[in-house]
Amino acid sequence: MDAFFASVELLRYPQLQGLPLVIGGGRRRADEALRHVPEGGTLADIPVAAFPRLKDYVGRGVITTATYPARVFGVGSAMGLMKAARLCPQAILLPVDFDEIRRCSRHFKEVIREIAPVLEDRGIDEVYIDFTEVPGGQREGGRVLARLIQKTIFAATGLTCSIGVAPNKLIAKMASEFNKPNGISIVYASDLQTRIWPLPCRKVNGIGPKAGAKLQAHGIHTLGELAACERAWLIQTFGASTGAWMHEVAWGRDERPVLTHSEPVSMSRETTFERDLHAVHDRAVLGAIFTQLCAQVAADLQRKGYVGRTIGIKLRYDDFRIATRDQSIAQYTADAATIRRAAGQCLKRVPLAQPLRLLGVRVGSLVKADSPQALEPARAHAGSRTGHTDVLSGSLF
DNA sequence: TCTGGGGTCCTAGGACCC
DNA sequence: TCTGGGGTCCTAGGACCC
Repeated sequence: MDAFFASVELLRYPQLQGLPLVIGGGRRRADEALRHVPEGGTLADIPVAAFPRLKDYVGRGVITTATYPARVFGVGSAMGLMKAARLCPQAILLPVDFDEIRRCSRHFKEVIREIAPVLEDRGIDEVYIDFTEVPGGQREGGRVLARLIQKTIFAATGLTCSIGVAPNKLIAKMASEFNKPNGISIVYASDLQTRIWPLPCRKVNGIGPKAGAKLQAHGIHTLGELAACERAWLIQTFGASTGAWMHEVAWGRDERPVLTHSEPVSMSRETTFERDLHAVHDRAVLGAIFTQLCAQVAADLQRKGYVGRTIGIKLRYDDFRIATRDQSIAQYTADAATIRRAAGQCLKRVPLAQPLRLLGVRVGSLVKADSPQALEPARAHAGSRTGHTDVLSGSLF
């Protein structure tokens, strides 16, 4: 989906079309002005001047989506809002409306499934579709079906998307970015050398900042240069698994099927505090947040019908270092108090002398709540705990 | 006054079991 | 006066993605 979060807001506020618009932010949402709907009017009648501006934002949020008129100023996804405010203070800032986003996400996926049922969910705004068995799916290399999907989604939701059609998921993902927004791109296996090899290695889904930098350091910038590397050298340099995989993707090879179903592995809740908190000085407020996170995860599990038995915590310190601890318990659970107790044990095993920026709670090893395993006691690991125990932590939580 | 939240997968060492 | 080998589970950290 094209600039999904921003596009969803533009449906409600068409008066913002063409203006720099940024979606993002944390708890402190400067959206009070949006109550200024004129007498007898709608959301579309709110004057542009009433909308909150980036320069008025106070907090630690990041940008989720920026529209093109905002990107011109150099602001983009994942940028801190404070930095973005210096680049484009007059940009309009709207918070993420998760309920509305989820509704639109379900809607566009349903529209696609009615046309092409073999669909893999890749998050809120992205899917893989297998055209192979869809009637007409091969016409013009898939362009006819892609156009039909685009038009049907737009008619149903008013939203645009970009589609890449290719022999496999690896190439299709790259192709989908060739012609944004509202574009279609068809890439054949025979186009590998002309259309894929000139691309930077970072365009591959799975080659991130670290692998990209390491490739660069070896003078490998494009996929063509990667394809020219000896498989044995790649394995020697990046390890057996990653090295072999890099060789495959550089040659455009990918056999992964489109998966229509998957089970969740873990569920978590985490929060970044408005200011850094200290385990001793801010003990009460930290404890309340901790309890609330456990309650939220428990509610998520119960709502979705899952139980888990690996309970974990995550801390982010003021210097951005991350620490995690987890513990597997004997009984599967979705109970807030049980989660809280196990997570509290985890907290006693992690250093707490340094100010904290973030706290998270996670439940893993999930099974369906109504499955036979959910009732059976599993083996809880009772091995020796040689981990670090901070002198401060014992009585805190 | 930089840097969210919710995920998946991989690696690697140690415990433990047969 | 020597100490195997294979398999699974548990835990911590890290890379990466949307």
